[in-house]
Amino acid sequence: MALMQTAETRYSKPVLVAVNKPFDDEDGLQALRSHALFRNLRPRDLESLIQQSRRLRLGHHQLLYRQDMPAHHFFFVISGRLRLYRLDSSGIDRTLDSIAPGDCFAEVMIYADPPRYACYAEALKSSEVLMIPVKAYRELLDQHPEYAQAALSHYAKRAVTRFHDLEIMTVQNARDRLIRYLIDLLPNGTEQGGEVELPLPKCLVASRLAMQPETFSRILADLKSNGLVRVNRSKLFISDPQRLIEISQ
Amino acid sequence: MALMQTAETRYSKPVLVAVNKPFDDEDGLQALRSHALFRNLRPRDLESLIQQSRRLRLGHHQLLYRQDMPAHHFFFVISGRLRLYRLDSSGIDRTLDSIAPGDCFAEVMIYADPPRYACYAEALKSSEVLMIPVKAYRELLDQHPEYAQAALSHYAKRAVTRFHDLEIMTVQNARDRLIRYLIDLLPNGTEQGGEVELPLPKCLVASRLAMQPETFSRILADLKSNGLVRVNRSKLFISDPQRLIEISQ
DNA sequence: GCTAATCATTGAGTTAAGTCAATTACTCAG
DNA sequence: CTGAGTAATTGACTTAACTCAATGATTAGC
Repeated sequence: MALMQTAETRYSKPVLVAVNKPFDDEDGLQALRSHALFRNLRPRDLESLIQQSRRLRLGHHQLLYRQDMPAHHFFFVISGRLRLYRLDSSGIDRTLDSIAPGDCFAEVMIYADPPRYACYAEALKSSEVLMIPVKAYRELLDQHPEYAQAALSHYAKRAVTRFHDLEIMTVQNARDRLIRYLIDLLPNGTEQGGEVELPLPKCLVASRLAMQPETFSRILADLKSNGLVRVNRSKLFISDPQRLIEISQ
Repeated sequence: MALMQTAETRYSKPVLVAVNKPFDDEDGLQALRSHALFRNLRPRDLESLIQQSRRLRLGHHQLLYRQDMPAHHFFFVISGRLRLYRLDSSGIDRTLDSIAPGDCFAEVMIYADPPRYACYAEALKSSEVLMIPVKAYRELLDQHPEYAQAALSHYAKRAVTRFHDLEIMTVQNARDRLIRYLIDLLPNGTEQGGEVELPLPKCLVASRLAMQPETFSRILADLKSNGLVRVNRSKLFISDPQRLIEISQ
């Protein structure tokens, strides 16, 4: 608990206190309108939902919510990037996911019982999120059951992704976990190579993959020296994914 | 691929060929009626769904479906036990979940796109499952959107569970992963002790926790010699969960 | 109830990955 | 632009976990 305090006191600003700026401008809205959870809503319903939401600005490393806090809102990322993590009893910080602009998170709370956040959420850099009341979205779905289809489809996708994440973590050695992770980041599948940007700082990718930063660094250095990846800060270029897969056995 | 063949040829019987026995008896139905996905269905809708389903008997180690197979059905376990696993390119078998009677699995396929199984499913012992056409359930939801609520709630729970599973796997050392796993199996929370039955053979629990069977065995022997657990075949008695949590740091 | 097969345990030796420590490279605020 | 603070890398060393191998224990099928 003492360590947990330490980890939290690094965030100077209060948690979940909205900058009460109305969401009246258009930037960021386009992505919201095309998100699976919202694109089928009738314009007036979407407007109403937005009216009940608040835009929130988060500074670098600012905490949005804490694990086990009652969950009254879920979130849509307008800009920036966030990460989801948990702290265990000894204060170890374990990254579970990173969220990019255009994505929703904690949306599972709309139907969770009890509605408590399952992890911490913090901004990785200065970010903006839309803070949507769970109650408002639920009421919308209760009034218009036909909207549920989109939500179900979204939830199904989410479950498949999590299942896939779990699979990577059952890979026993660190090198192969990292390779699998990189392959999954590739936009165009495994056929052709491509450039990949790490969605997290390297030390947090390491945490996400259950290894030490030093191990991450050494494995990447090794892949680099074998010509399997080219590294430029957080951008990696993978020329031959097939070869990468072959060596991961 | 050759190794994958080897792994598969151990299953003598064909995959997904229903024993065409109508589901006309009552045993197993009670659990189905009380499952979150079905308990709110009107009796005639549930009956219709059952009419379109088939009861399937699976022998020990019998394969139900393969990873990447088109998914036309999802399943409810009437009796026995199954496991979900994946095979990677080198033929390594990685267990991701075990399913008990009263549970559904592959239900996420109702809304998946494309509808392909994300893993293999096999019976751990002789089992019976109800094989429910995805199409039938979807049509039911399309006709009666009010049913979607239950599905959403179920999917939300599923997502939270997977998230939690993922968290365990980011624990870096094998001992602490095993301890976390055992704690989560405890029925009455961490306050009081209790007996826990491993839902999988030990070698598959090891696979689920990304460690070797030998490592699993050694860790358990160590916990046993420190009086933290008493082991009786697949049943473990944990007298003091708090102490177990304390040493896992 | 017996036998074969699988599962579980234990030991010995090896390797992968963690730890600690020092250095270098970034990043961001002023 | 500059310096403080954080992140990344690298080296040396240690330890946890894997591998291989042999032996018991259980289980499934006859």
